[in-house]
Amino acid sequence: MKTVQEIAKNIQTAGLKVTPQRVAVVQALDKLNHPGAEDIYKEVSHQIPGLSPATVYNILEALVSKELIKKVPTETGIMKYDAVSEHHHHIYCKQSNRMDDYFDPELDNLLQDYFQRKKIKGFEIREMKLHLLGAYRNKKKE
Amino acid sequence: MKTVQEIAKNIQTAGLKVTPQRVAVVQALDKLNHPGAEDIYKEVSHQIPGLSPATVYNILEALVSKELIKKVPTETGIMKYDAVSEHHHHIYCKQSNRMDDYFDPELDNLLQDYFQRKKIKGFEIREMKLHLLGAYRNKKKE
DNA sequence: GCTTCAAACAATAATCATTCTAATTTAAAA
DNA sequence: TTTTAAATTAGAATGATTATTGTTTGAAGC
Repeated sequence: MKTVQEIAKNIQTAGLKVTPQRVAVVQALDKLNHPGAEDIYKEVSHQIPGLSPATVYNILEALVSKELIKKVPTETGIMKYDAVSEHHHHIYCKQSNRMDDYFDPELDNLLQDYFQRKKIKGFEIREMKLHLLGAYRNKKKE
Repeated sequence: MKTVQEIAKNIQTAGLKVTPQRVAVVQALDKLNHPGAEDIYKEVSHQIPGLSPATVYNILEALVSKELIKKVPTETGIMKYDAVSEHHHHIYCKQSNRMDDYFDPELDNLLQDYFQRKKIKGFEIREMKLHLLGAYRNKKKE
């Protein structure tokens, strides 16, 4: 869990002004699991009455463009946001519509090596994202 | 390129009625590269005047539910459709917004083996889709 | 601490892909 | 040919997202 100071620092370092709305949005992102803009709006509205949904979208777009967070397209067409900006993969359960981050350096090496060997003609790979679709065996708590 | 007969057969075998609209939509899917519903509507309207956009959405949904085609969420949030229903991965160029299918049984085996060894606790993998993000080196023609 | 001003925010209208509704038409089984 | 559930159509409705415009504010410089 990031502190307010850390969050403010990150925002500032990215060249953005530190506002209560932005700090609160990052806190919500940190707290919620792959929330949509709507989820974030609901969460942050409590702290910041009078918050505009448009502001949430603006903030998210700003954070994405500065690569502080990631925007993730989903099966439903609604965009979700990911507090983690470092490279990782995703686990996705279609039934529950739940998404989880999946970090795996060993897998990354495997893929790196594989595509070092096996080039794709005319295409330069910049990033490899694996989507693991399936189902949770046991209940998972939020 | 599938024949009308083949397409009709596929539609019928899936338990759907064979209509001119459906055949034309499948033909368009076959011809275009990962089109959106809008693209398909524009293409098919020529052949079938009076076609309704809603019909295109209905047909696509029906084909997806029968697993004759695939629905692919994209970075922009608009859904694209894939004539290929067999398992495969995707190459995606952010600049041109172009998407291509990527078949690689060797990679599939590699991933299968890897996750046979390395289980993810509490999650049962049903499908693994790799997204290769990057850029085309040379112009690619449609 | 005060001024300044570009950046950020709020309110609200607009957009646009997609879904829904209700009436009509049609594929195909009997 | 008749029948009927399924498919199509037109158009309204939805809902996430974006655009617009006026107001407010963070923070840099005095």
